[in-house]
Order: sequence, then C-alpha cells, then structure tokens
Amino acid sequence: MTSTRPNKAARTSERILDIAERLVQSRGFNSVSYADIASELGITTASLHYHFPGKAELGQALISRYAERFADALNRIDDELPNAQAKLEAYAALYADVLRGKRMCMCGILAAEYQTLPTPMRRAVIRFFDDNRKWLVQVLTQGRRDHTLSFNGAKDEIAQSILSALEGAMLVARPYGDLGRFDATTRQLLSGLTS
Amino acid sequence: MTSTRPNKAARTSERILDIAERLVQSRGFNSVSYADIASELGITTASLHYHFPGKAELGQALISRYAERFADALNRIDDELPNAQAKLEAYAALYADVLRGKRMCMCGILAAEYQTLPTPMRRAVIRFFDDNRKWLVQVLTQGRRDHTLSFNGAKDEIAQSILSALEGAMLVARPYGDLGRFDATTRQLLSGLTS
DNA sequence: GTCTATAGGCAGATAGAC
DNA sequence: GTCTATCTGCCTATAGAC
Repeated sequence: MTSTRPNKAARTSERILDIAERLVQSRGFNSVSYADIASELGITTASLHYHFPGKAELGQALISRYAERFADALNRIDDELPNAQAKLEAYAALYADVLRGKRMCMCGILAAEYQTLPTPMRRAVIRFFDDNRKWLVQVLTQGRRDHTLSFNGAKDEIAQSILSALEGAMLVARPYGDLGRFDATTRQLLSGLTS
Repeated sequence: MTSTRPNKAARTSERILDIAERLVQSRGFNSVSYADIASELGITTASLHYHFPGKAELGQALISRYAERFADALNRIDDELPNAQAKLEAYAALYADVLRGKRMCMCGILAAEYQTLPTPMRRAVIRFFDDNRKWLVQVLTQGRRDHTLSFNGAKDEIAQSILSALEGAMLVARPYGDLGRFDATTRQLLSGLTS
C-alpha cells in the first residue's frame, strides 16, 4: 500500500530546501555553502550531496519549488479575489510578506547574481519573471474590463514596470529594515493604476 | 616641486578600482576575488594587498569613488539642464548607461549582498541611496515650482519610488540583456510624473 | 541515508627578499 | 611597489564503511 506520508528522503530534502531557501533569500546563492545548510540541519555535507548531487542541482530545485509555490499563491488570488485591483494589492502583499521575513524575492536576489549562475538556474529565473509578467498582463486585462484599473500604454510594459518596481522596492528597502519604505512604493504604484 | 601627475601608486590604485568596479557591477562583490583583479591587471594578489590591505577596504574605496562620480554627474545635470523634467530624464539616462555596459548599479548589486557586507560598506550603500533620494526630492520640489512635474503624495516617498523603480528595472532587465525592457519602465515612470 | 575521511582547489592574507 | 613562497581556512565534491 502507498502511504500518503512522504518517505524519509523526501522529508529531509524538503528540510534542506527550507533552510537553503531562507539562507539564499537573505544572503544570496553564492554566499550560502553546503556547510551552512548541513550544520543547521545537523547532518554532514556528504549527506547533502546524497539529496542534491551538486550546488547547481540544489539551486534548480530551490527555484522550482519557489516558483511553484508562487504560482499557487497567484492561483489562490485569482480564486478568492473578485476584481483586478484587489488582485494587484494582494500581489504586492505577497512581496511585502517576503520582505517582512527580512528576505528578498528569491529570483530578485538571483537576478543580481545572474552572471555567476549555471545556465539551468538562469533559465529558471527568466521563467519566473516571464510567468509573473503573464499573470500581471491578465490582471491588467481584467482591470480594464471591470474598471478597477486604468492605464495608458502596452499591458506588457506596464506588467514589466510593476514587477520591476516591486523587486526594486524590496532591494532598496531591505537594507533599511523598513517595511514602510516598501509600502510607500507600493501605494505610489497602485495609485498610478487606479487614478 | 609638486607634480600634478599622480604617482605610480595612485595610478595603479585607480586601475585596480577600474577593474574591480567593472567586475563587481557585473558579478557582485562576493563573486570577485583578488585573483580575478590581479590577473587582469597583470600583477600578483600580494601586490593588491599593498594598495588595499583587505577586501573590506577595497570595497569601501569602490563605493566611495562610485558615489563621488555619481554625485558629480548629478551636479552636472543640475548645472546643464534647466527644468526638473529634463533632470529626471537625465537621471534615468545615467542608469540606462550603466545597464548598456551590462552592469548593475554598484549599490544596487551591493544591496542584494547587503547581509554579507562588512559594516562600513553597508553604511556606504545606505549613504548612496540617501544622497540619491535627497537629490530627487530637490528635483521634485523644483518640478512643482517650474510646473514640469506633477504628483500627489510626500516628495520623500515619490523619491523612494523613483529610486526603487530604476534599481528594480535594472535588476530585472539585465538578465534579458534587453535595454528596451528598461526603457519601458522608465517611460512608464516618467509619464506618471508628467501627466 | 548518513557517516568518516579525504581530496583538490581557491579564498584572503602575510613575511620577507628585491 | 612588486615579487615568491607560504599559510590557514573554507569550498565543493567523492569514496567507501555502516
């Protein structure tokens, strides 16, 4: 019989990803070592290599899971919120939550390290941004239809602006440890789309 | 007699900073080694330590020079351009030039690595952002006076938004190697302040 | 799955000759 | 100022026992 409880390896892999995710989002991929993760989990680095053969594979797994969860969050927003403006506010709140945990968006911090990343990780970062833009374009489309958003210009470019603005707001606000600084940018952004 | 020609050490220090600056802006501070810089300059890492005793000191010197040059550029903008809108466009063009060289803003990339930086470098990054915001607030003040910019909300918050938006636009556009993606965000940003 | 032991490389840094 | 030589430490990674 097949248990719904994940086996030991699966559970350990998840714990590795949990720790690695937090470390990467706060320090960056290149500044996190196998030793950092292993010591926090209470195992050796050799054991880490059993679950993820190399750092490149660990990195890919990190982005995959992060992107998957982010996509789930976007789907929940679509399911639970009626109008486009509310969706956009919820979208910004996702970023605020990450910043509240003193983290950067994983793909934002990886974008800063882009030139040093292995190719599969690069592609995954790009895909994350692409997916975000696609979702935003849909929200913008809905916003015109339900009259909760108004804007001039190509939806694709607006979507790019929203994504950039939020990533940049996290990047600049985090050194200050000041969530208010992030919120100010969010308000400014949203007010430009609802006027 | 005192020559205006810098001595050999000064010239070498500048060349070190030139190389380090380019490398840091493209790869990040933690991914640049003394060996990278030394080999490109054709000297040994031991010689590097003569000019900059440690990586922390090199990092501080990098930000200092970068911030100084940036401040000079802002002063030139103030001197040469009449109205606030033109100044803001020139400001955005500064960022576009950096991105054209396939680099990030130095302090933007350091902001991503913030948690791993020595304290003096952290302070210097903060100072850079603070100075930028101050300058932007002045431009916004002038913009209200000369009627080339219009906006609602606290000038400090708008300044924060502008800075964040440009840093974010660089961060997200660079992996795509697509300057148009950056320009789209800039246009969007400026159109929100001139309408 | 996790361990010990270890390899091989690269990091930043220093001593001391020239 | 720049070099050679060297140090210590950390990094990713692997072999093989349990």
